[in-house]
Amino acid sequence: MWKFLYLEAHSRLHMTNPTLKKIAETLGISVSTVSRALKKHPDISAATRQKVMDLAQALDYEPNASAVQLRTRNSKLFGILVPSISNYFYETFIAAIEEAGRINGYSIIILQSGNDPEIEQENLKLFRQNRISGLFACITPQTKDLTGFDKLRELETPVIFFDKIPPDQPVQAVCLADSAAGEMAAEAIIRKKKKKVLALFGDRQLLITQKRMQAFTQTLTDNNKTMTLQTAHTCSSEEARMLTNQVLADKSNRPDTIFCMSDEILIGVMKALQENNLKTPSSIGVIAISNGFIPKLFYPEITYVETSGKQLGELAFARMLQCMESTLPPEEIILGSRLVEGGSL
Amino acid sequence: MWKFLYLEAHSRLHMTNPTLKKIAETLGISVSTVSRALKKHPDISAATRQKVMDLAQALDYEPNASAVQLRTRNSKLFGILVPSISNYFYETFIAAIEEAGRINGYSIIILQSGNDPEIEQENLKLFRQNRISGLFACITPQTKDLTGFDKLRELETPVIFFDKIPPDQPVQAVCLADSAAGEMAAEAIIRKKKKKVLALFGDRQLLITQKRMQAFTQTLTDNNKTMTLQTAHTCSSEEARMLTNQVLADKSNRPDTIFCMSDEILIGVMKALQENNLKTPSSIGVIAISNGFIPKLFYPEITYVETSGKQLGELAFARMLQCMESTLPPEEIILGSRLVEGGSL
DNA sequence: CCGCCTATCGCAAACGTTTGCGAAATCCTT
DNA sequence: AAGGATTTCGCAAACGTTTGCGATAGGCGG
Repeated sequence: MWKFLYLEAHSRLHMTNPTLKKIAETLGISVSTVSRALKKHPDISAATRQKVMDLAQALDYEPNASAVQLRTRNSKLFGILVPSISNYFYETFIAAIEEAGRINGYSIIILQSGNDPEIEQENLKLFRQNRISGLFACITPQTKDLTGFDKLRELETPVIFFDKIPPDQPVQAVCLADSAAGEMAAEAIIRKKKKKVLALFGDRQLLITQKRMQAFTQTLTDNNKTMTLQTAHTCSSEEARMLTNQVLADKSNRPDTIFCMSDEILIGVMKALQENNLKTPSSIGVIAISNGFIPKLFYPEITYVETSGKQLGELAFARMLQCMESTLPPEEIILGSRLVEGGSL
Repeated sequence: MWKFLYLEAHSRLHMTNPTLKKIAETLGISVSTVSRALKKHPDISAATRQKVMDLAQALDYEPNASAVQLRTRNSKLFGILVPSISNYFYETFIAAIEEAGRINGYSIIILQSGNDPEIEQENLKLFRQNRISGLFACITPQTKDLTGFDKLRELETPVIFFDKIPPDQPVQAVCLADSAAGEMAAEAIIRKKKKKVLALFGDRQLLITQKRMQAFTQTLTDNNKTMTLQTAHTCSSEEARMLTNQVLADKSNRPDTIFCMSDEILIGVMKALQENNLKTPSSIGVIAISNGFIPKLFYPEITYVETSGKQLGELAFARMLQCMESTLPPEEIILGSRLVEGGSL
């Protein structure tokens, strides 16, 4: 009797959280029938299905994702691993994945490594514990140890690398057409018949820098003999600003064009130009490789070769779906880029 | 005998995914002992604990989050609901939550509404299904129906609103000192003894606009009788740019200062200034309310009243932890702001 | 040697869902 | 009307973990 009372109180207390069992009990049918009714299994008659769905509706029933996940071994969860969320490129990538995911019934868990390989490992652990169905990963430049990713693959979880991909190992990856982008920028400069180019690149350790630089300088020097090219590496906006100022100081020998490999560099360069009261394109030409946000902040807008995080996200998501329905051989898919004329060159 | 063989094969097949049961079987002990050993329960002897932990390590055992969640009713998951991820303010907010969350053992699920109340409802449903432990929410301007949030609260899931908060209802919320920020901007302008101010505000429907505008205009008109103030509303960068251009067209009657309520407006204004070849602060003064990213893109950097997404995120997270350990009465916590001198005023 | 206490461990239920299989009831066929 | 086919549903196991409680063993003092 006491137990009965307790159970009554208990179930009343948790009536806030309806389950299949509660629905089954109040309707006097079995749990399995309720489950089947809710997913329109043909075994269930229209009458009972209606009764079940009505009550479920009234009770605000929501299936417990953990229970479903535990039973079906499908978490309907994607993971995204990035160095940082606060970055216009990653943002747009993430936004694209989130949207495509939601449409396909997936939620996404986002973790940021802060470019720290140790935190990266921690994050991978969390992903494994949550049994994510797939991972989109952008590794840190220092990442050497890929065991964390391998463990995921042992759980048959597809991993798709993007932007920065691990060297010396065949993996599923989507990335930007770095070489083609460098080439396109160089070609645009050639078309404008520029004579004296300052080209600024990022960390020379990164593969992305090497590719863009190689293609850019190659294209420029191949097609034009009379052009002078000066290159430099900077690792931050501030560094790019100072370096540009330094170059501009020699007024008798100023470049007529500046090429910026990334948004970060572009920001520094533009500050330096404003500082020296130089206007584009009349006083000096500017062209960048960018996602498109920063270039549109200036007047005239900066001409840039587009590297779209949104498109890359869409591509990655499509690839993920493919990988989930059949195991594909490692492949590196490259997203093409295009020139967006802004008026600064 | 057949069953025995089948079980053998079966367990070998899934050896990739170690569980408590597998560890228990190979060690010849019970599941509960393994479970307790792994969490250093005092009931378990040091010897067995060591054996268990060694094997778990060797097998790369990772507890199944769904199972834990199902049993403990604690998902260790936070939800974040924002209109869009691609926004410098939300980004920094999210980044702060993610970091604090990771440190405290929480993962975060991010969903974006795209300012669509319908998608917002969908997202809330996903959050409920995943039984998140808490939600950080920034509602859409059109959100009238709060039942989705109420359902969460019925599940005893704390909801903390930020930035945009639902009107006419007491809720847990953290938000920026909108009035104070407007006031500070006005005071800065007064100190500089400006005479003719153009003030641009956003969508007048939004509470945030009303508060900032009220405080700004109030402060300005109260403290200075000789000043002329012109206000306008714009809903996009492009609109702000065109409007500024329009005002600047009358060269004989140009304002000496422009106040921008948001980053979006600031972007448009700065483009217009560049278009008209006006420099700050010599030709015209500019001051904004901003998160700090955009103002630092220009030279000289724009003077702004800071509204830090990072700090707001940290505040929200702290509040969340409080709400989880004891139910607190609805309260709206306000984060102070400060003036960052850039040199544009 | 007996009883009690402590250290160490196992049993079993529970969390909420899915699903193969069998059972009952109803239907149709000849 | 008898038999089989079909419709409609319930039983029970399973997913992997946590935890209250009981069980066993050895320890101790008396």
